[in-house]
Amino acid sequence: MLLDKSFFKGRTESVAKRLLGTYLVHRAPEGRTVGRIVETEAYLFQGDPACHAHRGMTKRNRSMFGAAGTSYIYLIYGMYYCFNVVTGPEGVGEAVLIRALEPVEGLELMKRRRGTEKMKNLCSGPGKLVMAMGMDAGLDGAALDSKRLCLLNRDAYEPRIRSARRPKITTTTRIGIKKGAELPLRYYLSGSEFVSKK
DNA sequence: TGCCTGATTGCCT
DNA sequence: GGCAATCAGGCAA
Repeated sequence: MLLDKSFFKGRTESVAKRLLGTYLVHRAPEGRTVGRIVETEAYLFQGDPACHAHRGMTKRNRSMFGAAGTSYIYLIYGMYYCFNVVTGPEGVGEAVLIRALEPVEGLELMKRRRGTEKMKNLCSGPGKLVMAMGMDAGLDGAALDSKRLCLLNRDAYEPRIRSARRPKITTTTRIGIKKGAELPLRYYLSGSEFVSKK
């Protein structure tokens, strides 16, 4: 089942936790890849100096101010891309960074794109997962409910009985930032082998 | 205009 | 553990 627009409403911290266990699907000419989201970070408009929207809208972060449920993809360190799910009302720059996926479908394609055979090294980081999924800057601002790129709820791959259960979530501080580093806005599925860092 | 930094990764010692 | 790759944005001059 495609995630409903209402899924992305509410506090960004809540959406970040709610996204854990859902499935990201990307269809490229070479094939389809699917990953289960196991790690996220929230970036807030107010009181969060690490947030790209903190100093207002620029050409780069423009899509962060778009409608909830669209993508924000940007270039980091001149060579990697990070994928975010936009949250909050339109005009308010908040988003959830997707930091790690558990590979589910298209594993051979992911291995080829990443140049490794190691399952745990395919999507265990924000730059890695974008590479493994074959995503790029062309998807910046795209709605997350298209044939090309979408999010599915847990029923898509897990028995209803399992998905009814709330997953156990660990909360920590965010990774790789200096400003706002003390805020507890990183979330991951407790015990997952596929997170970027424990 | 020029310099510094960064929501990263992988290679090197 | 250190650090280079590589570029857009922020900020000082």
